[in-house]
Amino acid sequence: MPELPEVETVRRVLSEQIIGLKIVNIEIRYSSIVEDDIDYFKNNIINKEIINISRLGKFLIFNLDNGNIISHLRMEGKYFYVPNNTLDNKHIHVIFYLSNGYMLCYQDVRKFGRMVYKKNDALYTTPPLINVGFDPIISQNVNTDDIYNKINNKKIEIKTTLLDQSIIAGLGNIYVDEVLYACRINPHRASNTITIDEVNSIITESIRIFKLSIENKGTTIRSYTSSLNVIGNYQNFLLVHTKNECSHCKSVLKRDKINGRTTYYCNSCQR
DNA sequence: AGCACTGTTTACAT
DNA sequence: TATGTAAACAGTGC
Repeated sequence: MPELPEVETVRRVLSEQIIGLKIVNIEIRYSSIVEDDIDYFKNNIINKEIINISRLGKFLIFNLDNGNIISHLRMEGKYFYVPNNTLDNKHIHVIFYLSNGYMLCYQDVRKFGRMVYKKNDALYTTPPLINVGFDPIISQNVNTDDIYNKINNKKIEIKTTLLDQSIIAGLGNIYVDEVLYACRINPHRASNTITIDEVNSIITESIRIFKLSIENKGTTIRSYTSSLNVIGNYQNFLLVHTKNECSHCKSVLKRDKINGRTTYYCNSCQR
């Protein structure tokens, strides 16, 4: 489901709800969600306090008092914070019971989401986080040359390259379309034809669009409610994705498959 | 009924 | 190594 702004929205809402609480028990109903040995996962987490919730790219990170849970929601993962025994359905696969009588339920219709436990010293120095590239919201200084070199090294279409989380982190199918539209770059362009000025533009627009979307609590389309029942509002700001007409030149937008993903763009404005 | 589609990532084949 | 395809899974819509 979520891209960077949606994960950030989840992080912010959950931060208000569960920081300071202790995890007193864990129920794992579908073990493939957890990448660790189940006992290892449980033993390292039970009786630990949630001291902070952070994020890198599309990864949500629960910082415990002695380690971390890294959680990726993939397509449909959602968290619900509710009193014990007030919510249940067949798509809830992991339940964290908290010290105040509430539970944090992980619901995932398609079961694509994953969680893994990492000790502090391994958090950013091992997969998956070691492979996460520039986060447009978190990173303070941009190494534009590095990003340019990584993009310029590839011959595949620029949209596919921007979905590669090891270069710029957080872009998914919706926001890639929005960023490329804002930059007037055709998503079919070969990555090695993208200029340094265009890379600068991609970075600038990613930051601007992500910030604006986060202010609006992300995008809610198709998945009735977003995570946590928070309804995002950024779908009202989308300029190309799901649209029929170019807001700039009024021509009919193209809708192609790129890398298997539906891609919206304007063939006259985006070169 | 059957197929296409879905805000993601990765294992595998070439 | 780089790139393209299929698979992980379940639901919705035509």
